[in-house]
Amino acid sequence: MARELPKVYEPQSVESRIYDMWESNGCFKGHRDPEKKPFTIVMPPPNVTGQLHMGHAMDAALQDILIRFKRMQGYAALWVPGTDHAGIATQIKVEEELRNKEGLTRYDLGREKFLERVWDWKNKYGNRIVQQQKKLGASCDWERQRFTMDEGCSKAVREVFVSLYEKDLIYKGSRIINWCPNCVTALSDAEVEYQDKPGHLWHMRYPLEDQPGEYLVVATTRPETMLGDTGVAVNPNDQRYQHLIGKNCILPIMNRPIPIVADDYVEMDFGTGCVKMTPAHDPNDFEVGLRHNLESIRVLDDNGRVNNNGGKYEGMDRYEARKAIVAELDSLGLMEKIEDYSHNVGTCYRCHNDVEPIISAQWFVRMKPLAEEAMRVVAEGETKFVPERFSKTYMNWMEGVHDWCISRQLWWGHQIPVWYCAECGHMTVSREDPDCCEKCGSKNIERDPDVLDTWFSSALWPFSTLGWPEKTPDLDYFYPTDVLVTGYDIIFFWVARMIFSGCEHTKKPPFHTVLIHGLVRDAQGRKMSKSLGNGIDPLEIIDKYGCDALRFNLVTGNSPGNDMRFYTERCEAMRNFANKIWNASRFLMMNMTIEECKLPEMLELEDKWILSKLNTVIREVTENMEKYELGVAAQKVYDFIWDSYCDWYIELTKARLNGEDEEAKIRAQQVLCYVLTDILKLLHPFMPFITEEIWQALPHEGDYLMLQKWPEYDEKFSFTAEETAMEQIMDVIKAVRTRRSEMNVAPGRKAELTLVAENPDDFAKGIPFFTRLAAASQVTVTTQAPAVLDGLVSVVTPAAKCFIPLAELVDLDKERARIAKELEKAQKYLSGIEKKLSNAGFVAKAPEAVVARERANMEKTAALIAQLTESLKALG
RNA sequence: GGGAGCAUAGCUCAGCUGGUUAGAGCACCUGCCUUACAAGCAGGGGGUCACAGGUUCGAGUCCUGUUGCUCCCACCA
Repeated sequence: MARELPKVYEPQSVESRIYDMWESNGCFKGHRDPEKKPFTIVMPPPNVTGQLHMGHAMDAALQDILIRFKRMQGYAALWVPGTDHAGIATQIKVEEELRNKEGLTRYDLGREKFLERVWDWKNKYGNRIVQQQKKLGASCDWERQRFTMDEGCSKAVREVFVSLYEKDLIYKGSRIINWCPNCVTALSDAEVEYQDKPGHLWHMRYPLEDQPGEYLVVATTRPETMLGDTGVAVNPNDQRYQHLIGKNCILPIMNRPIPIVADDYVEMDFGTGCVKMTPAHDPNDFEVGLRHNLESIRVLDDNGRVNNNGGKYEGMDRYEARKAIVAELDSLGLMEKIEDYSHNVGTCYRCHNDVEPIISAQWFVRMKPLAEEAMRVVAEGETKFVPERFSKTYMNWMEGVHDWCISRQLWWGHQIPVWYCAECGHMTVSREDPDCCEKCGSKNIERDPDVLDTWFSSALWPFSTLGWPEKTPDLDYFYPTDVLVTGYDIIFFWVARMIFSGCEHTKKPPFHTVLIHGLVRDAQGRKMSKSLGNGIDPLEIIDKYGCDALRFNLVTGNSPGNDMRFYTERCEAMRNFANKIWNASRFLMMNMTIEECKLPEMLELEDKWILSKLNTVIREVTENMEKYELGVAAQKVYDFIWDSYCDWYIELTKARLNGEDEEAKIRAQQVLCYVLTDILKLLHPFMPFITEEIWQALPHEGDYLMLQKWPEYDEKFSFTAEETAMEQIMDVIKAVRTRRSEMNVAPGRKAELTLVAENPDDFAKGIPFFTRLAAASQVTVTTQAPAVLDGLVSVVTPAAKCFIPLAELVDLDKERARIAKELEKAQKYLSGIEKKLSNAGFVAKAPEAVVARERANMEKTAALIAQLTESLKALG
């Protein structure tokens, strides 16, 4: 006997209880099972700084849907959760707190003490995000929770660094890198965000050395870097400057001679055709400088201030220096003109300050050799992107990728495992902390103070979390993982790096599928952000509408890879859907006298109809899920539940449930219960909580819905003929309802229904339904139209014509117009079909089924037209 | 400069490999508290699927071009 559900659906009271039940009974655990195939997902680790946002919610929802689906399909499902130390982001937060609360900087505390603070922070907030993930219903194996700086991950990082170094795929070098003067660290190319900003193009005069009074004019967007100029470049083919090539000009303010060189890099028709060269502060100038042996003079320090190479400007901030230098040049009569000019400025992706290209000694990963294999696995389909178009994004990036700058001048992160010898200068690169220089044996060694880019450890996540570099049974069984789910915004940061890292270190791509989703935007289509204050907190939505509604909202109504707008109203709609299922279940439970949900031997027409529809939905939904079309799958489940099951099937069973026949009553319950059980299974990945709660209240075998077997298509439930027959009956019900509604018949006013059809047997089974759903007081099914039509209103469907004695409610003119309109529509449709069928090409080339369907439609429509014509005639 | 995406009902969006008279949610109109559900039921209005060509028996769906928006990548000072 079923337990009763509370009258009102309260997601809050259901959700935490259900989650605890699952967790305390080990439902989330990923076991190695030799009988099963593994299915593994590794979660994109959220930052420990983090507060859960909508993006996480979507990510988690998609992953959880997949993992629950696969678990039910009988895979050994494992979802490994964890958090990322998020180097810069976390360090900034902790420094901020330190400054605000204690007025201290990290230097005041010192490295060791500061790191203790960061660990405190991590312990405090790392757990918060886990709790929030749980509120989303994430069925991760929490016992396997990992952190990118835990022992295992650290070991993996060491191993990777050292082995790459040994293979000459990691090197240290002085290069132009992106430097954030605010975060005081180097950044990788991927960490620079370019923004179009309004600026100026300053045209500055550089006097020629040998020709007093003569000068050339250079155009620049960054006048302050002129302090470090070591040359001026012109295009070798530029006739205007031929005579100057090889000569010198005098750098104003600094008053030093700098050479005029010819280089193809310079475009003749931009600016003046003369470009000042600052090799230490511009990547292009750096390249030109290499070609022409120009000196590199760094004029900005790590904080973005002019250094001691900047003469009297030493100590001045870069933007103040800009103003001052422009003013000085102007006063010297050397500022030719200033134009407005909008250009792309690189900014730090964390703090959004302008990035400064500077020459600096940093560690790099040599990308070309690694990129090759990473491109091959995608090109050959060993790793697929869904949607497919993102593989192009990935390939384009990989093709043009530069070496990856991995060292960061931070304290929070994996410290680089390199020790410098003070005696001989040798670098000891080691898996274990050495106590002396491996070359000269000196104890006077000092470790590289820098740490690695956060993404260096994130890149190893799929295998470091499974035990690599050890050869663990887990690694053996669960690796390579299956699907990676993430937003398109971190394809370069993370996905690309995981792929080449997996290929290089495990010789296998880390997953076969990358499921890419878009961003969750606000209702106006803007990115949700803290600074705009337009973020919507998923936890608030959960509080109000429930996690099930939130999840359903996030996966329906958009297609993979596309951004979606978040509408609270849609959550409400989804909550209403949950409520609908709740009440449908409650209805069944109120009527339930049976102990188990087994199908009866004898099935009524409507039973076969719903079972056949269910069967189709099972097939389609499974197919959609397997193709990662989760939104489409969810929509189909939604439609089936609301339309087929609730609006039709439940209403159809009421005739039996309220009738006298006890056995019929039981059979109705059985089918209701059977179908509901399958519905709950189909819906479970999307709405895990409410489905589990209802399932627990129904008669069931096994302990948890989440561990039940996913329904499968079964040919024996394909009742095509019954589906058609039932739908003919439903057509009559709909037609009568529409007619009555149009005539404003009071709902309480029942009326006799005479139904005329060629095959009355087809409709005999519909009699109880006409009574109940089409407001018929009495039903006659016959082959003969009534002899006297006076006082009768006709209602027409392709298979039947009905008469209702409500003529006094009819406005004859309106009635004629209505029928005429309907007739016109039908005739238009019919002529369309006729045209198709008279087309020899169509009949010859279209699939048989399509032609057959058109033929059937033609007959149906012709019948309808006959009926309508007759009705029109009867009206005179 | 290169690459990608989007344009379908008043709004936000589905529509998978081309095949019923193009759908959903919200909004709107009408009538209903019908003992599962007013967080609901029944009925209804509303779209020449951006534009122009093409392929095809057949195009919202494929191809080409045009227009208008997005986004990503890229070293033009």
